[in-house]
Amino acid sequence: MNETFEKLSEELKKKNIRLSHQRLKVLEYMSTHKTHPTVDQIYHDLHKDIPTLSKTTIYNTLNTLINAGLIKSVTIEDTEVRYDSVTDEHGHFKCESCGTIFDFSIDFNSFSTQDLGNFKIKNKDVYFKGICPNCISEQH
Amino acid sequence: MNETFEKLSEELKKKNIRLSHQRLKVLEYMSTHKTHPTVDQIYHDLHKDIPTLSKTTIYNTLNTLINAGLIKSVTIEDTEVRYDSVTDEHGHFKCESCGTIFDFSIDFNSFSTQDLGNFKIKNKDVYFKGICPNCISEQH
DNA sequence: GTTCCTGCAAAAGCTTTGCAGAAGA
DNA sequence: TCTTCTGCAAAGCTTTTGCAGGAAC
Repeated sequence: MNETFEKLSEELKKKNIRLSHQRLKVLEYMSTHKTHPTVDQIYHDLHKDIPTLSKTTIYNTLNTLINAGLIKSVTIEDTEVRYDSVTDEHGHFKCESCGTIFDFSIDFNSFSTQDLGNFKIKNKDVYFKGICPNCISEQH
Repeated sequence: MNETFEKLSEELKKKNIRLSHQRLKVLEYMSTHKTHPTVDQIYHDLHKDIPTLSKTTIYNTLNTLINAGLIKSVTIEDTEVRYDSVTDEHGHFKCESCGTIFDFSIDFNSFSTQDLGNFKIKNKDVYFKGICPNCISEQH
C-alpha cells in the first residue's frame, strides 16, 4: 500500500470499476513494480499469492486499466508487450544485454519537428536501445 | 526499378543472398512503397503478380533483409508489425484516423538526455500518434 | 437480487518450423 | 551438380472470446 496505489484505487471507484481482489492485486503490483512488466511476469509473481489467478484475468484487468487511462502499454521489441503506470512524460531505454527497461526524463519540447506543423499530435513516445551502465562495467 | 531498388539488389549480391524472383519482388515493393507496409499488405499486393507467393516466403524474405540490415521493423501499435526501408534517422507519426504512417525529420542530437550519461545508446526511435492534416480537414 | 467479474476451455490470429520439391548459381 | 529457396502443412505463442459459476455492491 502506498500513495500511488491509493490514488489508483480512488480512480477506479470514480470510474465505477469494481474493486475485486484480483484487480487490487494487479494494481498494487503495477504501482510497486516500476519495471514495465510483461503479462507473464505479473502472472508469475502474483500466482504465488493467488494460486487461482488466471492470465485471462490479468489481460482483462490490464485492458480495463488501459481503457481507464491508468496504465499504458509499451512496445519496444516486437515480440513482447509491457505495461507502464501512467506518469510524467519520459523516454524508455531498453538494455539489449540484461533486458531491463529504464525510464529517463526527456524534454519533448526540445524536438525540432517543423515537418509536423499541421499535424495534431496526441502522443509522443521515445524508445532507445543499447547497453546499460551495469552491463558495460560487467564486460570489463 | 529505381535507384534504391538497384542499390538494394547490389547489397544482396555483396552479402551472397540469392536473387530469387520472390525476393526481388519484395525488395522492389519495399523500395517503391514507403508506406511502412505490414506483411499482410505486402502479401495482398504481390499476390496479384505472383499467385503462388506464400506468406512464409514474405516472412523469410523480410527476416533475411533485416539480418542483412537493409530494412527495419517498426512497432507503434502493439498489434501490428510494419517494415521500413533503412534510410536516414527519422521519426514516425501514425494517424489514428486513417492509419497512415508518416515519416518526419528529427534532430536526435536536440534531445536533452542528461539521465543517460553512462548508457551506450545504439538505437533511437521516436513514435508520435495523432491526426494527420488530411483527416483534420475532412472533419470540418 | 442484480450486475459484473473470474477463470477454464476453446478459438483466433500471427509467426515460426519441418520438409519435399523447385529454382538459382 | 550442389546449394539454397519456396511454399504447404503443422506447430508454437500470445491474446481474445464464450460462458457457467461466483463475487461485488
